[in-house]
Amino acid sequence: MAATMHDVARLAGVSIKTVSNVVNGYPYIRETTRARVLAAIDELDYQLNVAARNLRTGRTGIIALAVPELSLPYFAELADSVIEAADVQGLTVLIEQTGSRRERELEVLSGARRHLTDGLIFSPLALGAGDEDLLRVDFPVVVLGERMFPDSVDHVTMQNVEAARAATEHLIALGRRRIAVVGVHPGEVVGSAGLRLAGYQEALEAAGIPVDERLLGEAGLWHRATGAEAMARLLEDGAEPDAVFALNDAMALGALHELQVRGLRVPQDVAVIGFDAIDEGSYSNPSLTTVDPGREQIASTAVRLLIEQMRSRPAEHVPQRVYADFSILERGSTVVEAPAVRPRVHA
Amino acid sequence: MAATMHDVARLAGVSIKTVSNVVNGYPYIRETTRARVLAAIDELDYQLNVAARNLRTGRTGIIALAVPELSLPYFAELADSVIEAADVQGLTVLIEQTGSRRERELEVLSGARRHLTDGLIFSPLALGAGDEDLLRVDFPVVVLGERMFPDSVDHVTMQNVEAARAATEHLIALGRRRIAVVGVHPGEVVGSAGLRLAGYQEALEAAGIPVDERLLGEAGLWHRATGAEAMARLLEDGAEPDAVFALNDAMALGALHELQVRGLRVPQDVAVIGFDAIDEGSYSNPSLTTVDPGREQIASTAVRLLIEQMRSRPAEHVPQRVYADFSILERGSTVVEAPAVRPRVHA
DNA sequence: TTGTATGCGTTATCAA
DNA sequence: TTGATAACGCATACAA
Repeated sequence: MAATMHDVARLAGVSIKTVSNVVNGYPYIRETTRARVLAAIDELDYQLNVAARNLRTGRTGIIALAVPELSLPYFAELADSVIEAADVQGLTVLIEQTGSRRERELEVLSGARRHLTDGLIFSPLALGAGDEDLLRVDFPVVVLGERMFPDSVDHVTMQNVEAARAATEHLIALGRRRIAVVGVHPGEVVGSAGLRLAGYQEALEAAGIPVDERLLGEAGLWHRATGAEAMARLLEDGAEPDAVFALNDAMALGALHELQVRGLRVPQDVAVIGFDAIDEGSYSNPSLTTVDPGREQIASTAVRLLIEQMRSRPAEHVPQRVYADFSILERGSTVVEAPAVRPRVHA
Repeated sequence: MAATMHDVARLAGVSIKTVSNVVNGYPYIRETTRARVLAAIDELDYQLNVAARNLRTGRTGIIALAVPELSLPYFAELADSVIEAADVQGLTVLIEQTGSRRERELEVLSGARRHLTDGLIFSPLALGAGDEDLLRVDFPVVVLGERMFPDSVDHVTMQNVEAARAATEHLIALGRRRIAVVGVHPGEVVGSAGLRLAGYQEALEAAGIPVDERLLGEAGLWHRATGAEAMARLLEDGAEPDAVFALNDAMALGALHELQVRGLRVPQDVAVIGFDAIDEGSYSNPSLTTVDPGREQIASTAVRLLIEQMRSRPAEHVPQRVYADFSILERGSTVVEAPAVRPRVHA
């Protein structure tokens, strides 16, 4: 049987309260007492029962992170960053996969695990405009992304419009004029797809290039497969793009694959830029030019804001909105890389 | 304030025990009673306090999954599969990233979160031969992989030797003779690196090809970057490989990248095969031939074994060892793909 | 500086 | 089929 505080107290010849004080780092304890308690803890191999503490304090030391799926590299890398940032603060992360399904996103918010976690970092996809009220929950929440009502809750978000504009401008500066977009969600305004498309349109407009509807490739889910499919459709419909702005890297890599399977050269025939800066893009062939949206900054900021909420009383919490810095990483899918360093090893 | 069972009981005019019975699906309840309780639960928006249940039952409904890092796509996809498999069983997954650090792997086993989780699915990297005793813990554990002492604990593992042998044989069947390995851990016997290398050696031996030490490329961590580096070293040291067996896909993709940067054609000059069947390999250029080690099967089996342990008394539990099925996925990095389906869109 | 006593919300025992 | 009541292990108000 696992030892309890009582056992430790008995062995150390003190009260349970003293053991509790030692365990929780209460400062006013005589050194000799503390030493005796610590010795007893060691002797009994005592471990605090977290469940009991939770029941008593209402805190668990666990925060939830809700993402669409870990199979999407961006979210896997985001989860990695959040776990590390939380670990620094002594928090553990419970990951909820919503599969982008509205029903599961609602479940996360309804707080089925409310008693299990102290707060939630939420990256919604299915919820959107019109769902603002759902976010008025009575536990700490930080939203990643821009879909939700601005004033009621903390947001940490990318500079979607500005970054997308910069990405498009990068392509324009290379002389491209028929720039396709992969991953469009028709009619969407407030989500990542809508905002990034807006940035694209801004850039074209500023350059005096008309928007050609045929260059807008839809893709609901942002996977490699859907990127490849959208690219295939664009090519088969005769859109004749000389560049592609994929709204995330996974789709960009799918598009890159599709282009090359069809014998098109990247970047000579078609330049490709993505969005997210996942590690995978550094090693594709050619490597992928992309927007680095500041993932680590987003993760650490989200954890920080969540902790602030957890510590303050709900009434006195002022919702914040933080934008992460972004940058363009120029790589081989838009700029021709230097030729091979040395001749081929084989004849 | 959140409602408790007491509140529900009072509103429904029953005892708290009856509410508990309803919540837990106890069958012998009069229908009218059950209906009244359910109505009260609905009315009060009651949600079970998991912490209290945990304290009472000692169960949390959470299982831990310890992996090196989610940034490695194989582990991200594995985590995805485990979460889904656990969800089906009503379990939630807490992910621990060990970063392949021995110290953190020990922490996981020492059970700092023992009271928080009902069991552990553990994918060790740093621990290995000689650490068998560490696994004799008093909570349910399922180990993924082969590093540990066979008899004491449940294992779910890939057929590392056989699959690696099949991968190598695939290359040999293509007429390759100078087959490099990327990701070797010198001296290791019992881990994935050692076993897969053994499979490689078996295949060479069976084909009468001598093992050339210069073709064995070391890489401690199995990342894209280390794969690229190992590949670069092999090429620069004049090993002159005509094929590469990377011990996982991430390294294979790094190697693929490195080869192409250096102007080598894949598969014509050098064929490449990986191990893991991560989604990324379907979309690389060329797409990656790889070993599919049965990830989903591994995940669901691990969850099943863990649940069996959780339900049985430790004494009566017979440790099992399950091998997942594997298969070779032939793709463009070893077999020349069909030429472009249609001519280039651009002149 | 340390001890005593109480209750967090649930489940389990036993009786009715 | 249902109810009363005692734990589960800890933190904390209050006392000493």
